[in-house]
Amino acid sequence: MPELPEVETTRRGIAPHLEGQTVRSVSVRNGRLRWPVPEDLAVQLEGEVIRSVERRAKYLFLNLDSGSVIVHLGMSGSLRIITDDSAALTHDHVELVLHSGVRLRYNDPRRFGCWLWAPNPSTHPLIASLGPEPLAPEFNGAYLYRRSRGKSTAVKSFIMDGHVVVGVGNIYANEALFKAGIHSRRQAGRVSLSRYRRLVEVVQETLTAAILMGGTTLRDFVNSDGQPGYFAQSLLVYGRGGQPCPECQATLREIRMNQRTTIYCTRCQR
DNA sequence: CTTACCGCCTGTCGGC
DNA sequence: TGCCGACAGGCGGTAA
Repeated sequence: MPELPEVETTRRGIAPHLEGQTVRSVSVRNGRLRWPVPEDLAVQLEGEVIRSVERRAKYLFLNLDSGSVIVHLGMSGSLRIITDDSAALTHDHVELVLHSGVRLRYNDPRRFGCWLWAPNPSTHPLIASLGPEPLAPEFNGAYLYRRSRGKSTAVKSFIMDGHVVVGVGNIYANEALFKAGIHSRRQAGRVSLSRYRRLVEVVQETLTAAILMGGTTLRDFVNSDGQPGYFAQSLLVYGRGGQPCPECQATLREIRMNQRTTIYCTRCQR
């Protein structure tokens, strides 16, 4: 389940192999992703130079002169750099071949991801209305406080809403709310400014630490036959329902909220 | 407008 | 051992 740190680590891993390179060919082995891969993707890309690889939220942009490829890894997607003649694996759905001989392979068993083409990605409907980046200065306590006034939805759903802030998936939402001592079911509009300040702090700490950890596994992006970008992370509460709280030893509760597994400590989180 | 739920997918796991 | 249903989840789409 690539969260934002995994996507950023992927970007850092693949960018040096792609930037400045000309696309020789594109092959789509299975175009039935979340949305169909555009029929003319190969036509758009062939002969063009990849100028840069950017990330916005959990989307990656391969920027060319005439537009950008928008890639999302969905639930189970991964990108890897191929420098030898190794054969494609099951679920290797899309492949870019560069003039340098290097290949970029996209593998996605569940096909929740996407490969789209946009002349200008920042105005694409998927991108245009996204909230701020979680590590950007405009994501701060005052911002969350202002955006949440009058909201009756649970604070956990609120911070997982990509129109509020991007990159906070289910795992990090659980972890951050635990660290901030905020009950996941509390109404977003009933969280104080100071507690939102604390929440932003722990979200940023957690994401930054995860990105730093990812940096040590960049070599895995070349000729890896495993799943690159998935890091052992020390999770305090996620996946630990029924176990003792790491802070107070009370039993961690596990519930479903908006179809998502939610874990919290009834004593530490209010 | 806001909020909650659906469904796209396949690999994994528990129960029988 | 093998089958089968439940579950996992990002996130756009849609219903209420």
